Amino acid sequence: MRLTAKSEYGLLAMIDLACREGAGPVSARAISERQAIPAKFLEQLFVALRQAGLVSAVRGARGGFALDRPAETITVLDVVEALEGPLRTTVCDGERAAACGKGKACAAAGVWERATSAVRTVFGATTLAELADTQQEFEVSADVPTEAAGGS
Amino acid sequence: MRLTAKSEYGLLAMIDLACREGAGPVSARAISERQAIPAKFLEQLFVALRQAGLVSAVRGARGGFALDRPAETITVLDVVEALEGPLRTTVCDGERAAACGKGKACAAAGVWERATSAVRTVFGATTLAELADTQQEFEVSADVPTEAAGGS
DNA sequence: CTCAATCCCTACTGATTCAGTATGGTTTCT
DNA sequence: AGAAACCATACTGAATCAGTAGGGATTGAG
Ligand code: FES
Ligand code: FES
Repeated sequence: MRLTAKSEYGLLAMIDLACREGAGPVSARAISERQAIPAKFLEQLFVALRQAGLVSAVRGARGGFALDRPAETITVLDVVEALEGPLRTTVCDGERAAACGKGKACAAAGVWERATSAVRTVFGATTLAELADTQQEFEVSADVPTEAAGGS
Repeated sequence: MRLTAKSEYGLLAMIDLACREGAGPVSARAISERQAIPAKFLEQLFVALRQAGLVSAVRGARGGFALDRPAETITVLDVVEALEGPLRTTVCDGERAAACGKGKACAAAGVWERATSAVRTVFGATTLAELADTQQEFEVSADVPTEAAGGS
């Protein structure tokens, strides 16, 4: 259960896409500039997101990415697991659990599992549609329409 | 919000102590052997646990550690934060949040905060007393009294 | 057709963190 | 005196992370 910059950048990119649902494909370069994400790093994230079936890509000039499903049906959990792999407990798990000799008889393991499960619930209950809404409200109330209106 | 071996080992050690509450001090060596934790690594953890006020130490021969408060009043959150530092969000936080230019107007940040908060709730609601209970039930039902009875 | 834009994919690297070890010191019981 | 135990810091090999590099494949525009 470890969150890295992949999740941060990846979720920002997906929110950006959700804010433009319906319009044509959005290029990685555009997102990279709006969200201040290193361009080549973002490209790698999109490879994973596409392989997970969350976005579809249009290649060639004027190409880009778009959500492959309605934003209401994509959760943060989908995005995070596409980028970081299955959300699993990092302690009392796997080989170490076999090595400690306790097997299933470990009170600590239950705590870690409940914590992971709680995170999974939060992530699974939050959709891109909600986040896009929240983000756009932020940008309307502020004077800095980074997301909705084209800057220069 | 990252959990490392410190938390795993530290919690195991604290559960071990909670199982022997009331008896005299327990040496780090004994815990290290029962829980299969590298001895010198465990010593470091106890330094942190003592500085956090969770355990008290008795120095010298026949010395050891004991819980400094009743097991009912020590939560997993106390243990984890003593060992890993404050449980904080690892994305959209600190310097990076300042650098991204969004400040408070970031929809993603809310998700990470809710996830961290959920973990904090789970950890804060679980006491060592409960875990010691659970662990001792495990050991009674199984034939392997690692925790309660002294092996040889 | 040619070319630029864009996606696609793998490999590499410097920095950081982790897990564990090493070393030596201090305190206290026997 | 000596052993047992806690105290504290420094060091190291391995793994992971964040980001870069380089090239290849596909497509629209002129
Ligand atoms: S599963 Fe091995 S110590 Fe918890
Ligand atoms: S706070 Fe900066 S991107 Fe979320």
